[in-house]
Amino acid sequence: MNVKAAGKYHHGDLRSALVEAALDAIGEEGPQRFSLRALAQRLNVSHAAAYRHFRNKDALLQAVAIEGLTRLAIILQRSGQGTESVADTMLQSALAYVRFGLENAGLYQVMFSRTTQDDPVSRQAADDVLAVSARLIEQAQQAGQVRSGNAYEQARAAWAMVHGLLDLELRRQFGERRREDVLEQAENLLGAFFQGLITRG
Amino acid sequence: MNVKAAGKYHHGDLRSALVEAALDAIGEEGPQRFSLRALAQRLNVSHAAAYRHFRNKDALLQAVAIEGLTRLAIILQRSGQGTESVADTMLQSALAYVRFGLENAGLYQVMFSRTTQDDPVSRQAADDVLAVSARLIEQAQQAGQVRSGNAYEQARAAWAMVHGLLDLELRRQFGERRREDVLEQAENLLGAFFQGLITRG
DNA sequence: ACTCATATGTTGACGCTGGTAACAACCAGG
DNA sequence: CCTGGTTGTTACCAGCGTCAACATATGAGT
Repeated sequence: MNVKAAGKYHHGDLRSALVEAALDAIGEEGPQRFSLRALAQRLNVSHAAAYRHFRNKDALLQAVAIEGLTRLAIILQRSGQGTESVADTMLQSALAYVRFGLENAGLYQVMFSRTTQDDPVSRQAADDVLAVSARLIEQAQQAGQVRSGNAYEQARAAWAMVHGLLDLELRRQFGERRREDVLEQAENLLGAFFQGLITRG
Repeated sequence: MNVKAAGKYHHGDLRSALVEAALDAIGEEGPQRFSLRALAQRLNVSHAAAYRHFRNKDALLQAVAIEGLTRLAIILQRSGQGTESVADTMLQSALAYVRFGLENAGLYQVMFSRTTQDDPVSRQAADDVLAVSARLIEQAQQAGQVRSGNAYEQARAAWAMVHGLLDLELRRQFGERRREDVLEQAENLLGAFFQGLITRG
């Protein structure tokens, strides 16, 4: 909305409008069908206008990915509030992660596509995911709730578990399933998984 | 090799030559840059020739995916031979899976891309992965080496773990790492993971 | 207020892509 | 030998990402 008077030569803030519209387009059509020209049409702007703000298509997608990563970061942070134990925090964060991926399938794929990855900013964001997870696990270790070991390795394992579940689900490798069933099973699986991290004696 | 006399109008077996060349091309350039026209050039054939054997590009990629899936199935079957325990079988299979993915990064992505997945044949292949894993886990359960529970759920978890590790690694989300280091760490992680499946009391 | 460099948007082109239709060569069976 | 179907070719289309040349708006300095 708020397109301002039609016919305006200058858009005002085309850069962020492009990113926002790209988020919509990717959500609707998926990342494969996403095209710069269709995006331009969506904003009533010429097909080359985006090149004043992004070097090429990949650069735009990187901006989209970064936007997605920061949104995910916020969600994860919120998911950790009001939890009872560190184990509960881990489970709730993991579930929030899965939920985000399910609700933003196209965006999630863009966030972790290879083209995106060699941008330093989104690279940093990915590293942060690991760092936060590792810190959480260290806390749990110090509280004696998780068995000792390289926290980064354990964080990698946890991330792989969550990402794998999500990715296979998004690619329908588990068959067609309702979102509620997916989340319920994810809760079981992840609960059991984090149980496996917990010391037994 | 064996191009037969150049200038021949009919190729002989263009269909399988296309799949084979596509495997090469995807291995060299990745699935993103893979194009039908470049593939045709590779075989000294016109750019429309492929359409006598495949409805469209996706159909070709499905054939490639099926080829990849059968190759993976064979490797997994072999990896289970000569193992000592069921737990060892699971670990060796998982490692063979990761190794295959690392050595055939492009192919692996094609195998589990969304476009591929709605073909009944490759869908069946994906189901088989789960079924074989679940059967293995049932065996282990009966031998008392894995705690009881829905074997299919546990198989899903195991697959998600392996796929997640591989996918994040292929997308360089763990940073640039040498193949040996990746495999060594995968062995640690997967070992610990399968340990978590094992009964404790 | 006028000027002018700069930022931003447009137009038109290029080469590449996947896909289709019309035509040509080859192969088989009568 | 011819005739019909299969396989490959040629020519074309629309869409894509990208670039260069051009047009317009903005804002800073006078």
